[in-house]
Amino acid sequence: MILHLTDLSDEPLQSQIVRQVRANILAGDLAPGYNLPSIRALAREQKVSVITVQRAYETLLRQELIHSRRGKGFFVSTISNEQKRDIARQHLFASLQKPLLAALSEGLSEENVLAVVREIIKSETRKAEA
Amino acid sequence: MILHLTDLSDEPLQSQIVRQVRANILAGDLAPGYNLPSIRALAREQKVSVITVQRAYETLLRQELIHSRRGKGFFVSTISNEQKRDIARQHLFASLQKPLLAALSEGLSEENVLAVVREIIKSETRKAEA
DNA sequence: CAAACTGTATATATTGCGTATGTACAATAG
DNA sequence: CTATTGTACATACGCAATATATACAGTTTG
Repeated sequence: MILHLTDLSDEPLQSQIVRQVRANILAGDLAPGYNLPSIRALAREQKVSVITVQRAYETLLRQELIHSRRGKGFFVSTISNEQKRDIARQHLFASLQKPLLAALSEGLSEENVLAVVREIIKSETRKAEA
Repeated sequence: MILHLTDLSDEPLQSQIVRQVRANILAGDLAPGYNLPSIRALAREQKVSVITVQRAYETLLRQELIHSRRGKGFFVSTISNEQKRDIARQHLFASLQKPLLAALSEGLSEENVLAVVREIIKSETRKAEA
């Protein structure tokens, strides 16, 4: 598992860990049962505090994306591809609700909004191809 | 101008003021030149601190949606409908970039994403009709 | 002019979050 | 037993968001 952490970003380290591990799990890059690095090993490797990693793993635990066994480590939970897609959809739904409501109340039409969404997706998929 | 402020929300008071005034201006409900309530009057009316209102107005000033004249008050800036739509589009673009990138990296397809967007818009326009 | 309103500037206090440190305890692997 | 794992707690520091109070500067109104 490869993580890219930076404190140049305004995004907290914990949040970066959660976001990247989460994406790896939901996209299927980390199979169910995969043994995640221990909080101490990851902290050492990424040069962050043990607590920072622990808080990140706690968040993933609450979301039931991983589970832990005392003395053994953290492991990716067993989730079907359908469940993964539903989780990602619900996550997206929650994160888009306020911005979309704001855009509508600022006078944008449904077509305006969809155009912006398509524009962002196009630019992102171009990046991914490169 | 009608504002609905609540401290039950997790959204800061300043932010609520900015968001609502901003929406009123961009949607055309507040015409250019409109004389906004003074910071003291609005603070009294909404039972919030004068500074809270001042900070909110400062944000709107920085975004050039309003301007001020010492001793006279705050006024809605002169902006064309085209400019308003562009501002709203740019605002939406900025607020959607991270969530959409996250969704794609979590394995959702463009169609998955557009479906979620349409779903939210439909539920919101239904509310607005009621 | 004088009073009552405007916006502006500054200093200060409080709160909460992110982050970090240290210590101790519990379970597993070798 | 020893080393490693996860877990729990108390503590502390920095920083940004938030809020309060006070004083200063320009405009309107009577």
